Amino acid sequence: MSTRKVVVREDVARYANVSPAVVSYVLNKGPKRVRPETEARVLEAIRVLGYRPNAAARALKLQSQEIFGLVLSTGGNALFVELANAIEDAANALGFAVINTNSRESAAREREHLRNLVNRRVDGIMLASVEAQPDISEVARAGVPVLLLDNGGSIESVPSVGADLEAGAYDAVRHLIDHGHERIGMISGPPTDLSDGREAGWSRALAESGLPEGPLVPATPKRFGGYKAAKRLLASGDGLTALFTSCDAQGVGALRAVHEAGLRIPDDIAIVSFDGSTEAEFTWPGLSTMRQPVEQMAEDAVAELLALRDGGRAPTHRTYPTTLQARGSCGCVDKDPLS
Amino acid sequence: MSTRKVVVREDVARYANVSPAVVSYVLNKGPKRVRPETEARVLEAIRVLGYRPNAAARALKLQSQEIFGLVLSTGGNALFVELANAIEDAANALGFAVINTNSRESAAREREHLRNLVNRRVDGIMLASVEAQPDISEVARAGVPVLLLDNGGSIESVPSVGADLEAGAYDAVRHLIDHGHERIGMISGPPTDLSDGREAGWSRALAESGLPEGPLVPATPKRFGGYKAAKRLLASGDGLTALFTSCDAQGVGALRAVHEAGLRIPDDIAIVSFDGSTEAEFTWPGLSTMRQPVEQMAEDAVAELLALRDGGRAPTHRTYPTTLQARGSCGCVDKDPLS
DNA sequence: TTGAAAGCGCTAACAA
DNA sequence: TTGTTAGCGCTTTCAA
Repeated sequence: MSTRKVVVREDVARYANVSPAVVSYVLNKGPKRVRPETEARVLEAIRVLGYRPNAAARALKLQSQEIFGLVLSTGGNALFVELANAIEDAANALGFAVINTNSRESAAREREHLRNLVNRRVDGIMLASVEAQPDISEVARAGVPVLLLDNGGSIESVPSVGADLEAGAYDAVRHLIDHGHERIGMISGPPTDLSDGREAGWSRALAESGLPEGPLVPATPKRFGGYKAAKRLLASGDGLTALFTSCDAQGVGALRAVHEAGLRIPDDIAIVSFDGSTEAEFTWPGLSTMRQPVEQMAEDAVAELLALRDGGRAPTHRTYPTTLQARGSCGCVDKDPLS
Repeated sequence: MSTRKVVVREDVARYANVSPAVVSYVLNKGPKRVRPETEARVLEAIRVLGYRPNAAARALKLQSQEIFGLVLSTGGNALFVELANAIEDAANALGFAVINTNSRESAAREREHLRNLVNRRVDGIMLASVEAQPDISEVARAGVPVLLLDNGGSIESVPSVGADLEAGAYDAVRHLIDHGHERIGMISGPPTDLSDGREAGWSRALAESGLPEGPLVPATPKRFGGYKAAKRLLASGDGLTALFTSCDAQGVGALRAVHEAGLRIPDDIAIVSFDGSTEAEFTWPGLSTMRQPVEQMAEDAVAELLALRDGGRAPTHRTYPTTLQARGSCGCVDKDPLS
């Protein structure tokens, strides 16, 4: 039964009594026009025979797989999950598929994935790198467009799409200050991430209000990272009353740590995090967070990659404002989840 | 600069002073042996020229893209995220890439994704369907192997990989009974999911202990679904003291609903859910859950698909036991998160 | 051990 | 409007 021959374009042509070229013209709506009757015959043949054009052949001819590669640094991160979903949708809408890969914090794995995707001649790669200054020279040499995700334009010549980290962090910390907090700690990204604007924003908000810089603890952008960091912060007995975390995953971990310590949120410790993922909506209390416009970022990323592939247009760095999603963890009213 | 010609096999052959065939022999380690000196020359040429074999050409020739397709029904589900990650790893280990797609509860979208993947001639499709009885006739007709994920072998002729839902649910509910609960409600999957063993397991555990069937509320397998369902359950004032939810996402939603109602967990309402995703580890209190062996399932799924493609071996239905991950939400000791 | 060459199935330039 | 055909870059059979 597996010997049943697969239908190819020529079978359709024969059945419809036309040349193979005409089948292509119909399928691709060009580049030549086809008489309506002929087209109908071809379509009928395609239907009857159950013909499906072979994507590999098409890819070989067109030098385009109509596939994007996505390389994410971290597995359990809710924002990345949502970003990945949004990217899939945006790509699918344009007829592109997305190959997902996950580096799980390993630079070696990241390189491996990049190599693989380049070999597959994907039409573009979106990279949320493990490193602050990812080495994409090989990818660039192969002529595959790359776009950096969630990275403040760390490489001039490489386009990027990311939230305005500095401004977002500033707004988050200001909000905590407005709630009356004076001793605000921060759980930041991994130490490699030197250029992270979130630290700068936190720091600026504090300085502007004449407040001392609270303790700063770097951690992996995962629930467990936030959990451990918060535990350490709480144990240090620093008189901390509020915490800003660099992502929702860390925020969730911090929430847990505070609960475990028997402290009340937001009364004893208030928390604001960064990302605006759905996960933050269902914690207890709801996790206040700076929402990144994920869908917009995904759409723009896909469009940018396409533009880069087609015309040699200059790479752009896009920065998106975040908006405060105030919930219970900062001391605002905890509205019910809506989604 | 984008006119720089891409290096193809023939360039390598010319540089190494061999025929293109030899380059292939070296690259594929066969089917012919190559003299070591020649091989060294070829390898050197590949290195110098930065040659990368074109995957599309290879796919066309071999009739294999070395890509699997993954079609997931729901976006925000933590288990699916972990399953997807595990599948990527298992596939990558074999040199395969994975194209991820998400149906977001829509059967139409699911069909669309299946069509696309078939057109791309992927080597196999893993499907967590929106429907209880997915229509995969088209995919089967095209000769693309399919495997059902998280679905109790609903179609005889299609291989599947999934947890033992009935036994898992039974164990979960028994555990609640052992904690002394007598009125145990359930939040189940969507109503389409008639064959779901979790309901049966819940029901059997109750019956065996001579307990009445508590209320049963169907919901989407998402946080919001669990949230709404739990709210309804709580509002019904049914004397409920415990809740079993069909997935962690629902469990997280239920947790939130109970907190909002001002009830204590586990004292007023105890909860056990199903999946064992990392998300359940960081809630407050920790969400007790039946852990599915995701990595094992992923590995087996990939292996099965490969076996199906290569030899015409009979499809197998694999069922995996779940293990209770006891935490605070059921009334057990809430150990600290470890991961 | 190496090489020549026949396709894999498709797109699109060119011819009719 | 339709047909003919030359590749796209690779694998592998068959011949040397």
